[in-house]
Amino acid sequence: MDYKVKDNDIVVSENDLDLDETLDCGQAFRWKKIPSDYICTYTGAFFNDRLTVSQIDKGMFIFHNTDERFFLEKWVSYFDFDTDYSELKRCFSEDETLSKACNYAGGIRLLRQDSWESLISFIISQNNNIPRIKGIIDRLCEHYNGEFPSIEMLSKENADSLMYLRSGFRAKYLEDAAAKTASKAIELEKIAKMPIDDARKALKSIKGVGPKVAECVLLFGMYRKEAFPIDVWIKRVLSQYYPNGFPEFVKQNAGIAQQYLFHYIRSIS
DNA sequence: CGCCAGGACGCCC
DNA sequence: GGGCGTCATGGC
Repeated sequence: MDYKVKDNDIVVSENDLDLDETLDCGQAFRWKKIPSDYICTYTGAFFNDRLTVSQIDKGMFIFHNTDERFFLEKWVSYFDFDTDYSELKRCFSEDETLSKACNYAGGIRLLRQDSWESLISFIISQNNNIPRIKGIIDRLCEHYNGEFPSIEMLSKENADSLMYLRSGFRAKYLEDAAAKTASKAIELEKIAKMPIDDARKALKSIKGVGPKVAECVLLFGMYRKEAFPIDVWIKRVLSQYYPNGFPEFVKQNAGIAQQYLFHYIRSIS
């Protein structure tokens, strides 16, 4: 990644970024595409710092609501620009299926998101579809003047007062997640640094957090690249292409490989 | 109308 | 410890 600053706009040069693939692939739910026939533009937020970005070749243009310091401190990390995805894809491509998946959607990057927002978002995601997940999170943020609620704010609510979300049976899970986090029964910053099996166990002590949601929180909210969320699509990949197990040389980056595979298997099904 | 959606829980054996 | 019905809501 390289970048240059012009006025307060920032132009990012990259070889491995596709905004559609990255911002609309089911890893983050608050990015909105701005309709346009000639340029791909999204508005969104990392926690509550807002940003507007456009696709420029395989890099992007960041509009003037940021500055260089913010970019370096926050957005480089969020878009994982310190990781060389070309190198990762070269490594993955030793495997035939992964090679196809990387070719199909090579512009996916892992977004390094906030752990609290990831926890709440992926509790909402269970047995749900992406448009409706986005709708529920929209209503949640709308309730707090367009910002994602803090732990303390959400912990003042309960399943009944969350009815406006229309999140169904998940409301009681949100209540438990907020209560446990606010009371420090769950400490996300500590969990993020635990050995991964301990972290899994701690996350699953929250009601509504099972293996899949815990893995998503670890991967997207705690940047544990070895985390490997297994949903119905990835189950299909594993049984169809990896009956003898997932390749060992991928395992420390299994979560990123999973992103490519998820997109790929859906495209050919 | 039934089926499905980036699952988890409670209960059963 | 695996199998199965159930859980809200909305789009198709």
